Amino acid sequence: MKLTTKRQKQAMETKRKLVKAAEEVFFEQGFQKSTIQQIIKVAETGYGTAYVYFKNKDDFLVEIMQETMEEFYQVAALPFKPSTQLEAEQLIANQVKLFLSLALKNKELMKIMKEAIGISEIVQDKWQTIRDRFISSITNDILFAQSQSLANKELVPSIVARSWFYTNEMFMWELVESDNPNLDELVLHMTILYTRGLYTSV
Amino acid sequence: MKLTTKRQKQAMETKRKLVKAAEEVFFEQGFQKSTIQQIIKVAETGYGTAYVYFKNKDDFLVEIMQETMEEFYQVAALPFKPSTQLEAEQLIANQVKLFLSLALKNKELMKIMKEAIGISEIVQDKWQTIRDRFISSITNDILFAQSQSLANKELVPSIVARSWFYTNEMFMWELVESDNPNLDELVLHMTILYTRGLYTSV
DNA sequence: TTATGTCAATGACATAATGTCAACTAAAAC
DNA sequence: GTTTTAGTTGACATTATGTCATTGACATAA
Repeated sequence: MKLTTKRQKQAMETKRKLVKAAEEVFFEQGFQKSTIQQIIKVAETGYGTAYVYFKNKDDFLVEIMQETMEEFYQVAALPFKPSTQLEAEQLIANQVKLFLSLALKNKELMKIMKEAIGISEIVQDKWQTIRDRFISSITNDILFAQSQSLANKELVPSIVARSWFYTNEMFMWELVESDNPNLDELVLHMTILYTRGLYTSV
Repeated sequence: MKLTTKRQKQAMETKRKLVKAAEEVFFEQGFQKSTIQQIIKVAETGYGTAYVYFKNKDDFLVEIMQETMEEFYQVAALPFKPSTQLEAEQLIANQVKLFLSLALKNKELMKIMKEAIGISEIVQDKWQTIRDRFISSITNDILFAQSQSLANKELVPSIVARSWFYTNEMFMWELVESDNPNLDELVLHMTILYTRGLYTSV
């Protein structure tokens, strides 16, 4: 039961053309400067057509973000069951690297997202959802580490989780703007700081 | 030699009225939704007058930001010469608290700034300047702590400094949106995490 | 095969905001 | 008292958005 009549096929094709065009225009000009006019010109459709498939400019970006968001969710959901401090550090380093690598893989999109987060309510909400997923997952990891007496039990997990994610997020934004990032050095520093702190004796 | 003729006085007064009006409108509606039309209506001036004193909407905000930025610079420039680890932690906790308190004191403005950073190039640059000042100051603090063998010498100061400031910044943005922030709990957690890490034995 | 209904596609239009500028007015200079 | 200057002004050109009545190609049923 494929519900793809010729009509629906054409409609899907039109939408696809619009998404691709939006991507092109956004990546070329940035989110703010892009206009619906430019998008429909590249997509070779009429002006009103854009509004048939998308509520507004934000809506285009949300569509474009969708699949990359899924990938982020997967990284957030990574298992974390270390039995030693060393193992914990390795798992953490691994997850950071995956997170940052994923962002770097989608460099162009991340740049646009960063810009759009400040402009569009919807995009901001979408990013907040990603944040929440990571923070909730990290909170659980900390609770586990505390239960195993690996982590300092006096610290409130949700605060620590936010702190840790915020560091990740900010370095991530820094990376996507950077030209030749030294990923490994960064991952190492973040992990050491997070687990052992700056003032711990060497 | 006061160069305040009646004319110049009136001009200054007009500009002052516009700034105050912009503040009112921004705080009421947010940056994005505010228009020049609304500002000049509150200020009771003509439309063109706004453009005599300000290049555009961003320019209004930059003017409003100015004095608060000075306050941030002062916090960034705070001296840091601890001789023990305990003293270092106290100085750090103190500076964090000052930073966060300053932001909370200017809650409304910070909210507007957060919004505008994503929208306006100029405002973004202004905030980056504040960032750079803090990061450079923190870098020096870390270098000092390392020279005194208080801090782990294997870590690259500029990376640590960025990590530390980013944590501060993100919690700050969180705080200005929060209703009843538990500042002391936050400061304590941040300081412990920064200096001793999560996995350090209790 | 033809007639009828439906829906994707369209662009003109109403609306709203921006930044510019020639004209105006009141103060300063002469 | 007249001229010059500087601050003020709103109309205008421009640019973008989102809506909607209209169109015509395709689906459906007789």
